Amino acid sequence: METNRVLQPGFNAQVYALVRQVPPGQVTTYGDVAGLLGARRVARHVGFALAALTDPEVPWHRVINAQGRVSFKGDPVRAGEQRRRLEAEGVVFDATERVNLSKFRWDFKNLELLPLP
DNA sequence: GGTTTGACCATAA
DNA sequence: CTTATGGCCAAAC
Repeated sequence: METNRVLQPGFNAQVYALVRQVPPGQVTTYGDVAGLLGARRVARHVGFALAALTDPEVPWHRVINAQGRVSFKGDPVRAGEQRRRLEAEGVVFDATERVNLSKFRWDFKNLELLPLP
């Protein structure tokens, strides 16, 4: 038996592809992206993939955690930038710095028409 | 090759 | 509300 690897090669490319499809003014969560890739457990690795991201085409700032909050741990500078960019796109932050996911969460089912690599 | 770490999540108290 | 705990998987040390 080969090792049961949940993450397949190209996982991070899939993450980028999905995140790239999130339109301005909408957000998604790590867990949702992970779930769409077949395994909700790998939510951490979605963040991991984005941490290694250098492609400016990928709107990494539209990915937040399941609590509707910006999730950066060691880099509050980028967290502030993330919030600034989201607000510039029309995403509204609560007084507690939370986003109403019920309202701004992007439904990936809308993009059946878009091809994945 | 075991231990630590990580842009997470859900649940419990 | 916050904090703690367990789970999960892979990469880095």
